[in-house]
Amino acid sequence: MVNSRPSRPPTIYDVARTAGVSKSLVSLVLRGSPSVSEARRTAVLEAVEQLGYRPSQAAATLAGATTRTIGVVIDDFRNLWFVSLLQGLQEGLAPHGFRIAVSDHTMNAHVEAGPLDGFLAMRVDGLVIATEPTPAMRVPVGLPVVVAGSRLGVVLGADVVADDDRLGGRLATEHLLELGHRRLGHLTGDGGAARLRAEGFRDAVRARGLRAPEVRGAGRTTEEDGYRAARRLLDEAPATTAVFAANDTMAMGALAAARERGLRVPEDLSVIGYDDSPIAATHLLQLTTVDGRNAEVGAAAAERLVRRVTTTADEPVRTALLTPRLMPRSSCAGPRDG
Amino acid sequence: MVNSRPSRPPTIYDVARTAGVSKSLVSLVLRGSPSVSEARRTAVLEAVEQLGYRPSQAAATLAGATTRTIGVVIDDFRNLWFVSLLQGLQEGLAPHGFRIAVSDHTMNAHVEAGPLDGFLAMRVDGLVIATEPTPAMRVPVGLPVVVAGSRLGVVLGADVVADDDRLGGRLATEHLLELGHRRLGHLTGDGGAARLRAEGFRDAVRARGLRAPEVRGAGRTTEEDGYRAARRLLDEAPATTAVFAANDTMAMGALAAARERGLRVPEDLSVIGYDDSPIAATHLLQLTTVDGRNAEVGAAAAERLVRRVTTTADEPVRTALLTPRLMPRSSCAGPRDG
DNA sequence: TACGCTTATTGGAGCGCTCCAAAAAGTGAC
DNA sequence: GTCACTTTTTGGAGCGCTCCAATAAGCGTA
Repeated sequence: MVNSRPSRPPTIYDVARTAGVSKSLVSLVLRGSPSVSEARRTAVLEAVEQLGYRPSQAAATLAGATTRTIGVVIDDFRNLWFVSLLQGLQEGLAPHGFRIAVSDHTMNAHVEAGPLDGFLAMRVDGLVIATEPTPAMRVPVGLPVVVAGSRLGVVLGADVVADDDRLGGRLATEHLLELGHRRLGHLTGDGGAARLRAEGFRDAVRARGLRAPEVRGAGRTTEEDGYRAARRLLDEAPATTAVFAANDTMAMGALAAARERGLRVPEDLSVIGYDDSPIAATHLLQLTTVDGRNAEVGAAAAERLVRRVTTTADEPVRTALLTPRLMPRSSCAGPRDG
Repeated sequence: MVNSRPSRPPTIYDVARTAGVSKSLVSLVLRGSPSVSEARRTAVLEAVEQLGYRPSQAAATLAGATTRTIGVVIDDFRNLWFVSLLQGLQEGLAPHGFRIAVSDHTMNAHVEAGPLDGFLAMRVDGLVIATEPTPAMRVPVGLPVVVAGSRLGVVLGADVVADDDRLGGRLATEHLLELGHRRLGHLTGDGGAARLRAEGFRDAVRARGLRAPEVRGAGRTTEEDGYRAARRLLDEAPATTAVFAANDTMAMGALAAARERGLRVPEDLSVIGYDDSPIAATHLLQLTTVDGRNAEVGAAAAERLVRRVTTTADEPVRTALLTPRLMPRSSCAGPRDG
């Protein structure tokens, strides 16, 4: 008979006892205090190892320690734009000993009362909101929050780090214009970022004295939306030679629509996306896109968060707008006949 | 001057005071006890609302409550196979009041000492390991653990829920054979799932008395690996008419290689993937693939976990193998000339 | 009005830590 | 050996909750 009673995990007292020291000393060792003799330190560490001791995050938090955890709210795991954001965050936070807890907003929608409740209950030290902020996202005063990636939808007292979507939209559009395209279209959606990118598109098109259609799918910015929007665009304006999609996922849908029409990319139709997500860099797509600097956005968010968490000073709220960058790949070229 | 001192969050005592009741009563209300008078209940809830009170997860956990949280270890956010797994888990867990905490294994590799330490420190009620388990994943006795998606790499005392990768590999291969292909190849990688799928491939090929090459990229199963492996395959066996890739991501690379060689899919080359990940269902790929039943795997994992967490009985370790299913789409067809 | 019984409410103990002030152990100069 | 320090180690208080036993309140009924 194996004793498999879920024997509750060992505590700091257990470690103290087997190491022959006081619980306080164990605590000091675990938190890396310099004023502990080498002998005791090793004794404690051995006891830890032997017992398989893992400090209770709960007890530590309760006892006033900070959780050293930053909550990150993502909108949807399926759209990969957040990957480099997360990476930038991670890299900016790790050196300061902060860990990240990720939560998918749409997925947890039914579980919690509010989208932030889980994180608030676990007393995260800070929050990164990488979605369109909703009014339900009420944040307690004093909790450092950074809205990353979106600059619309205000969260009171939150810093904002985002790339300049409007500029990015202009960049993408100007790239198409410079290649010689005059009949272009934009595939857009309902989100804030999409709106700004559409504005950039409009800016660039108007600056050339052109008019160009903006089409949407079902309002979201999925592959399906991109596909539908592109079909509609190609129906209504068959002479179109270039398409700017609000993000890479939509661009993927546009590529599908183009193929369906027998249009080669980029020979017959140029397609440009936005986000420089992992799928854009694949051999299959080689999608020209706009790098929204998500890694840098993440790094900047990390930096802001660390500053706010570690300093007591009352820093003013800041908005940082990073400059997007064109990522030319193989999905854009000049139009067949100028 | 606004008082923006990070005033620490209100406690249960604050709520009790403003509601004019005892802290215990507040606790009862919050945990939905039936034996609380309506008057007090509303008084408490109003106080909660007014103060913006959020119970401290840490204190609750420490005081003996369970965390109602299941930790999920994912290998890499970029490979989307886990999405439906997560969804299945979520749906199975939510009705029982469990929440999910996700962590990306490769991303957190540098942060924590062990891959599970974060979860252990937060005292999760159970664990889902959706990666190849590594020896470093030592799990405390009594903690319910389910290894999901992979059946190799044993974690002591853990249940296993996975699809039958070997059978799936056979299914995929037989599909190609039935379509009439005789010159086929397999793109594989180093992981355990890949190994099993390769075995299935071998089984099916041998059963027909054929021989067929298995190629790998750099050992992983990324798009890049798929691309490189496919190129190599097409170099070495240019007459190949069908390719079975170890997963959808690799299949995507194979599609790229095919296009580069001027091979149309499926007319000149059939490509089948594995996982039925979100990218397979896109309009652009319409990839024939094998559904690894990840949603069901997730659901089954949830069910096992809930059972183990809520019953004290000492259930024996179980391995459940779900039957994979072919998902025919448009990337496979018969060979041009039989 | 008092009695038992059920239902609603309360205070106290304790979960496993951190933090702090205080005690113990070293260390060197006299 | 003593004294004044410095370095290392310790016990106690308390974080915000849950759980439990105990009390208070309500409610019929004798």
